[in-house]
Amino acid sequence: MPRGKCCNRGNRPCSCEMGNLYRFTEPIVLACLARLGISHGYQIAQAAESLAVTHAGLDVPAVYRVLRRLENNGYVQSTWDTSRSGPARREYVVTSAGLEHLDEWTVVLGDYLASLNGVLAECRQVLQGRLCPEETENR
Amino acid sequence: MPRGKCCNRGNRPCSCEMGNLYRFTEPIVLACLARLGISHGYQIAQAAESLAVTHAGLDVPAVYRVLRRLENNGYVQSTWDTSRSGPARREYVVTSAGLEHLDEWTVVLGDYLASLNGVLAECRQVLQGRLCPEETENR
DNA sequence: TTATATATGTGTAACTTACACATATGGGGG
DNA sequence: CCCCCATATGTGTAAGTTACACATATATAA
Repeated sequence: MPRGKCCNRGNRPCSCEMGNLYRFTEPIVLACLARLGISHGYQIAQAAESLAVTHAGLDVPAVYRVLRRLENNGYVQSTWDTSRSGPARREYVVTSAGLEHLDEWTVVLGDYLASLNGVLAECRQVLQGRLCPEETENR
Repeated sequence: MPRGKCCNRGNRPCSCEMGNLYRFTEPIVLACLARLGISHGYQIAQAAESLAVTHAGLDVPAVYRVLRRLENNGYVQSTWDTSRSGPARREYVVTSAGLEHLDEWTVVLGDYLASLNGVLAECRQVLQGRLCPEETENR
């Protein structure tokens, strides 16, 4: 997905136009933060566990890096919270630009899912014609 | 997804156990070849266009590399076809091990899709609660 | 004192991706 | 004969991603 125009979808958001995207960490973090309202990296990483893909948990360092990048792009804002006991927290909130960015992500994810769904359907269809007959023969 | 055990799903196939996978080129190529019966790289690349993900066509060089790797793993077999006019073709067929591999891929893809679907649903739900009220206000 | 949970990061080897480029066969047009 | 194009098979690689190792600091409990 990196580097450049792999396709031209006009002016609609596309997975190849979303810039440096650490795969799906970005939308997951954005969604979690939007859901939580105000939160910090450690808490987001924990909340995101349930949304992480491929059975692997979210990479915690990746969460911090994504938060930094989101802030550089104006999608979130942060302030230090030193009022509580324990180590200081960097608390984040989503900006309206961040919500728009998340909205673009839903388009990208929707298209991506539709394509992958097609691939999976084709794989299953092929297997049904080629694997099942032999299976029913041998068993 | 590379390098090692990011999770433990017991003995079920998992996206982090599928070895060096050039993302989804492998299942796409395998499925196309299984569908076509006997085919060569160039033809597979063309047939796979309709199944490729993220609106980008399949990378043709990647198809050849994947076919080589599939053959090294015993998932396909090849012979040269010099009988026709034009450049020689390397013709491939899927082995029974290849069909089993494709079957494992459907499990991986199914899980992957389910997880991503959850992410997308969460994104949409969050946006519905946070984006729509403002939108209906302003418009 | 040591261990653990919380909290925020840096560094990087291994791997993936998109694309540039190389090579060769044969057919058609000039 | 030469050039261009479609077919056909590859190699090389810069830029980007991923998983994990490691560093640091605060507070609480054993």
